[in-house]
Amino acid sequence: MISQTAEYALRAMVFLAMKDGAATGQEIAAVTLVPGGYLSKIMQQLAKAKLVHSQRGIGGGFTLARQAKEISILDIVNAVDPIKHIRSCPLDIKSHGVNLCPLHARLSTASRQVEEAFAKSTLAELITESRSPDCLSVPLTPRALDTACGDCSL
Amino acid sequence: MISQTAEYALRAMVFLAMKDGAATGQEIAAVTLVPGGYLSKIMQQLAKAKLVHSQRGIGGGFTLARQAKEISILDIVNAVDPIKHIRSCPLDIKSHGVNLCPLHARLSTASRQVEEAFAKSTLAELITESRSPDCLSVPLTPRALDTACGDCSL
DNA sequence: CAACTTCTGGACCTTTATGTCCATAATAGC
DNA sequence: GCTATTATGGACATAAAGGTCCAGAAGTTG
Repeated sequence: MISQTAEYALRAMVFLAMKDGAATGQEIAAVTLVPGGYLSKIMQQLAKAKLVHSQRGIGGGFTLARQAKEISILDIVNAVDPIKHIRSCPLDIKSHGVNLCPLHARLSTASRQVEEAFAKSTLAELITESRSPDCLSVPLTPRALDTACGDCSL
Repeated sequence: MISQTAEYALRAMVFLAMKDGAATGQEIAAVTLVPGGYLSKIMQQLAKAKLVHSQRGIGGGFTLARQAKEISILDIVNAVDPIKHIRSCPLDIKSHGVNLCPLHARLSTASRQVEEAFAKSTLAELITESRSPDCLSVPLTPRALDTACGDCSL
């Protein structure tokens, strides 16, 4: 559905949205269970896409560059793993495989629906809409690993 | 959206659905512009999934194992590149990252929508529903590469 | 300035997806 | 049985995604 990289980016952004102030790469990696070295690459991409602001030195780290309600899932996914659209039949120039058009029309429709759904969800919604109150009250630290959440079954 | 492999499998199946009798691997590869050697692997997967029947020797090749109206896009995609569902928060056992649940709920919803759309489209629909009559009348041979189809813009 | 923290960016490695090649097995026609 | 045809399956090659590591730049504190 989405790449591992996009999944990681989303986790990091959700975490940032829930956190007051800056979070260091190490902190984000620990909480979101993303490999630290790899996360740093992803954060760089998010910074280049102007979704987060980065600050070096003590007290530094990453913060959202905009309000959580102004950042959609689609923004995040596109920053690290751009959704590519089918613009013409992939069967070479003269489209001999023109007979495949109805097929690609379906695929295109499906991907546009996903895109639309992603565009409609903001970070703000994701952190507000907790279906299981216990879940959100879990402290945002690696230690919380010990805390079970029976409702987390999606 | 879907893997290259799934794209290739769909092209091959659409071609088979349009063709009377068996088509050899070479023929399918030429028309669908899929690398021959790679296509043979994919056809093997489709055969194992009982979506096509294979026959060796002269006059042999591949044929649909069921009627075109009984084969959905989802059947084909699942045969070569199974859609994996999110069943629980991917943040390890005790779901410390429980705060990500709303996120994964969205992702899960999106993938289920795609799955549903794919399940509803059959091969029969794909080959009937030609929005551009000219397209479907194009001969199903590599030579047709020379035939342009202006309506093929998806 | 010195020491410490944190991001940056490049080199490199591993795994997975994609793609190639060929010997072999099954089938049909003669 | 012989030959031509066609799928099968394994070995191998290449490309892309995912992941690791570390030197160095930029920032903070004292």
